Amino acid sequence: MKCSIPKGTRDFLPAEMARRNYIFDTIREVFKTFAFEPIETPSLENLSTLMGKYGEEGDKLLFKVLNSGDFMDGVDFSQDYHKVAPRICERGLRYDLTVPFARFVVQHRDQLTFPFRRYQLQPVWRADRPQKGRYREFYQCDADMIGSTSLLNELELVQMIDAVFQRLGVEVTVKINNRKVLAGIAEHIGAPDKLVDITVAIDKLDKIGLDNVRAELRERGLDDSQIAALDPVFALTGDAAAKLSQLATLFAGNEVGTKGVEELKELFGYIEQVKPQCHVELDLTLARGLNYYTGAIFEVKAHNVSIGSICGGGRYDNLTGIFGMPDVSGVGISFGADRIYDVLTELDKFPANLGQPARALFINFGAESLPYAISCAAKLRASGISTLIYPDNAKMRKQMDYANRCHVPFVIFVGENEIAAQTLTVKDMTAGTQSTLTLDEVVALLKA
RNA sequence: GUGGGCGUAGUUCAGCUGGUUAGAGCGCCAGAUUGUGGAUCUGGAGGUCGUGGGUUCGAGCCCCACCUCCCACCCCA
Repeated sequence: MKCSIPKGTRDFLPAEMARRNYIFDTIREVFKTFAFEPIETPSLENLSTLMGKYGEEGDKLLFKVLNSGDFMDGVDFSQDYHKVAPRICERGLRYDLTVPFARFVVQHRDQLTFPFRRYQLQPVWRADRPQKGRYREFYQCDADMIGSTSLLNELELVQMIDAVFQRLGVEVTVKINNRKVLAGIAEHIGAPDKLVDITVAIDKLDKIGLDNVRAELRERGLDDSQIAALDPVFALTGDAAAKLSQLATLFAGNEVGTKGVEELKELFGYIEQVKPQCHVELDLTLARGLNYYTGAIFEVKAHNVSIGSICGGGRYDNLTGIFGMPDVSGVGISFGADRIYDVLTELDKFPANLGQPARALFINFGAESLPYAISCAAKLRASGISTLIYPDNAKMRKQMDYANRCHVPFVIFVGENEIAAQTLTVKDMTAGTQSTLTLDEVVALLKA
């Protein structure tokens, strides 16, 4: 029989799990340091919760789950599939952690204390075509604060990004923009309804170049004068502060734009004070696809690795409004654990000796010596030392080889001699040295 | 949804313009070596050549379809 797993999904071997947990542990630690609390939500959500939150493209990428039972009962299959789908699929796999979180907040508002900070490390699913750094099932590590509009929250997100990647030893650039500035630009050129088209096109600037962006804008229905009106935006120069003051002038009388510039000024002012180690830059071409962002938006790129963004986020002013709880603003970020894994692999930044299942292996000398080995092993385990007894009375060579291959640092011999003397012979597998000790001495040695 | 590439032993790969019995390294098993490992040597097992059709006297190799994985576009973590 031939077996396999669905496209875009993966099994994780113990060695990979050790490295993955290193990433999760690092992120979790930072989240805890910033006083976030963990929650979990189900893999399945009602499709009505998910649909329409991620834009047209997002709806297409949602995994929909067929109803149980006779899903065909009373459904008119002659209609367009767009109409049929919601009738036969009432549930779907979550696409991200932010929208389910908004649902969670609305549903449990009576049990939460605002401003509420939660973190969540769980898989999400997208029916995307897999390729490098892109999976159909992958883990997001989200931290969100909801119920506060303070830009201090945005600052803390930057600090958390800085802390995580500093601990992981990865150099990154945090790109920051603000949807209000993008809205201001759209308004500035007299095309406020074309905000999405403008952002999508501008987002490609460093990829396809200015001329192609102009062409794309034309395709998306902007006229030449509107496109020309964007020139001052492309012409901005200098550091964040300089660009922002130029923008402020450009946005005179433009309410949204001005608000966006003010927010960015405040945020960059805070960032200047905390002096993060990572690079932080204002990137006016940063758009981010997710529809629900309304304020600050973030994206993190690793240096020297060509993979998409490894972390992203932003502020959403009214995500809970869709679920009947208006005027609650939130802001959060999402670390892409799987891409971070790929980055650490490519940069060779994983610590050595991550996966050591056992600290000690007892060589199996057969039935006569087993009772002594079992009781010694029990005592080591009681002392918190991960211990293994080789299950079969196999050849020494095979048992030693097993220890090597599993990277077990200490091998313990308990045969006739040891039993008679009530001792253990411990071999240090890396140094090749060995000594005969009492149980207490072995515990002390292995705990070191 | 669109375009490109790959698929041969457990694994990494070789396999000539189509030719008779499909190879190698690593791994695995046994032995040299029944209380001391990573080395070496000897022997052995292991293949529906992704699947199905076609061309041919003859297909791992050529043609078609499908599947898989990978890469790129779109979009995104």
